[in-house]
Amino acid sequence: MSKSNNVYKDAYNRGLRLLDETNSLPSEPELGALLGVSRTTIRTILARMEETGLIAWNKRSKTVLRAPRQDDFFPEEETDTLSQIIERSFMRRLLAGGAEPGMQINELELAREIGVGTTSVREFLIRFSRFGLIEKRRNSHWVLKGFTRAFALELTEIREMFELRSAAAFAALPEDSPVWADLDVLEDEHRLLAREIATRFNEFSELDERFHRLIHRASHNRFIVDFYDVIAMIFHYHYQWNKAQERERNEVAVTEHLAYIAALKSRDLGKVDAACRKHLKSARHTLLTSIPEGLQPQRT
Amino acid sequence: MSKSNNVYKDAYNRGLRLLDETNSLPSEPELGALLGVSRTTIRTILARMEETGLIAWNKRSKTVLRAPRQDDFFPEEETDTLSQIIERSFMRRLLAGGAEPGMQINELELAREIGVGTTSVREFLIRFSRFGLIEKRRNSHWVLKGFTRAFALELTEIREMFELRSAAAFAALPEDSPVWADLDVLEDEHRLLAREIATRFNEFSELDERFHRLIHRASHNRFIVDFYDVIAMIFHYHYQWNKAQERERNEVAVTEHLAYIAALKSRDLGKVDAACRKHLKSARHTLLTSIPEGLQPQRT
DNA sequence: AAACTGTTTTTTCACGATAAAAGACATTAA
DNA sequence: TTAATGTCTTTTATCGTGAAAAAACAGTTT
Repeated sequence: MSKSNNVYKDAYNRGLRLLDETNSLPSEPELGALLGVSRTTIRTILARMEETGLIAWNKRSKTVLRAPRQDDFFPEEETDTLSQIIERSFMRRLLAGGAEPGMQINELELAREIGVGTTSVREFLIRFSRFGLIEKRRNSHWVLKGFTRAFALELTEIREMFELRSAAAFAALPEDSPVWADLDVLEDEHRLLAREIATRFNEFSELDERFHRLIHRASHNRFIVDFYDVIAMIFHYHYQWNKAQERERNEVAVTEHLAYIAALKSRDLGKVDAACRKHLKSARHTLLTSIPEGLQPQRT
Repeated sequence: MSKSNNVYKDAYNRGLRLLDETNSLPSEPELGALLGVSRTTIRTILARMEETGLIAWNKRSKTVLRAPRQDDFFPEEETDTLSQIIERSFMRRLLAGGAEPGMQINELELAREIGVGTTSVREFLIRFSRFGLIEKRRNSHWVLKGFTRAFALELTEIREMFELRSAAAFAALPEDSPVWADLDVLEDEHRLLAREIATRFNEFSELDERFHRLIHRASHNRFIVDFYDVIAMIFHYHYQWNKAQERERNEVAVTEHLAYIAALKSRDLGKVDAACRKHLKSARHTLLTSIPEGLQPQRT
């Protein structure tokens, strides 16, 4: 088992959805662009679609023969990247308790437990290290720094610095910048969600990320933009872990976002600053209350 | 050639220097702590020292027999880490021109050129990616974003944000904090260097890094502290590359540092802010003038 | 001749294997 | 009985290898 063909399987599944819409598929390069994979993978997909009687394929003609059934799809879990699988296992371990700060992380053990090679685990840990939760001892093990109160405070400090600056940059953007249209779209989505918050509150986190990323992008600074990856990652797992008062929290956040959006549209820097600060403050509060342990003083 | 024994060789070389100072070496665990390696490596070192007649080794007694000669040392180049070797090759390529932004980076080609396995190159690129100079296309090549003017501006923007905040935090530190002693030491070193700047100007960059790292540490924020790695890396290679007016530049910087230190010691936040701003401004100017190309507007 | 399909080559991704280095355990000396 | 040395085990760092996926090249079709 050298390399799983999850790219193919995932693209195949997405490709199946195209069959519903048309009765003849476009050219190979076009399909490749559509599904974000190479022609090689597209041809493998087409070959299977032909085999399973979904399409008739002859050179340029790719006629749809029947609609895809449920069992045509590859199972969801086979479409994940190895690094996604490792990340999930790792985070589960980390959040499932018993993960004390200072604990050692063993590459070999992790690899065996997850059932993957050590190289993939190593690469994951290196990539993951930029989140500031783990640290490497040269020629030796990794050390878990832990999802502590100190971590949350350091994270939010940077977040607030970056977002205030990005928001100010956003508000200063010229009238004809395309971001204003993007903001309008997001505003509508917020309105819609606000109206149906009782049932759709769990859709907020995705909207939240898109909104903040839009703002951060206005900074035109790769370090600021990239830092949002850290925030997004933490919030992603934090929300999965802590479902307490999810509805209320999200309801408040949507309202704050709408006020924030209004402030941005007003282009009044004072208002923007105030709205941004208010939202960030409650975001910080939410994050902090989800960390059980008491405040640990940090040493250098 | 599975893994080079550079840890052993480097520790051996450093171990040789100990022989000059004493006529009998301490215990194995003590040596390990001293050289920062495990006992396993210490024992390999001691074995070789015995073999080459440098010491007489019998259990606890490790008597020095003769002073080390030049040819007892392992050659410098054999003591480097693989990742150091790869980094150097990569940066040489990157700075030696012909490295246009947008260019593809080929793992296999790099590995072959440097004469190492692809795994090491991959791991290096993943680690290096946090510097914001390269970016990965999933399942495909890396893209060079380039050491452009935009990069320098984005880097300095964050640097200034972080350092102003750290400097303020530093000045607010209590009287009895040990950092004030560290600062005094650094101040003396600056004074000494200032006096002999004509001959020792090339020693500045090392002092510069220690000074700024001390200040950043006062932020007590891992993201701020870690970000200095990006700055240090850029300055390291930038200084190697651009030797124009090195003496003058460093002379100015030393003076600015001394003013900055004085401001910190005054604990007057206004003065600290002014001194910090002034130094950062000239640091930015130095960096920007070393980038040849014209300003390229950045797109999102 | 532009855009497609068919075929071949190259590169990325992931694994198992192995030497270097770290770490753990057992034994011995002070 | 503490702290060292001697020995054995485990883990990390790195490579070569092979399948998946991308990319390049060549040949067709419209």
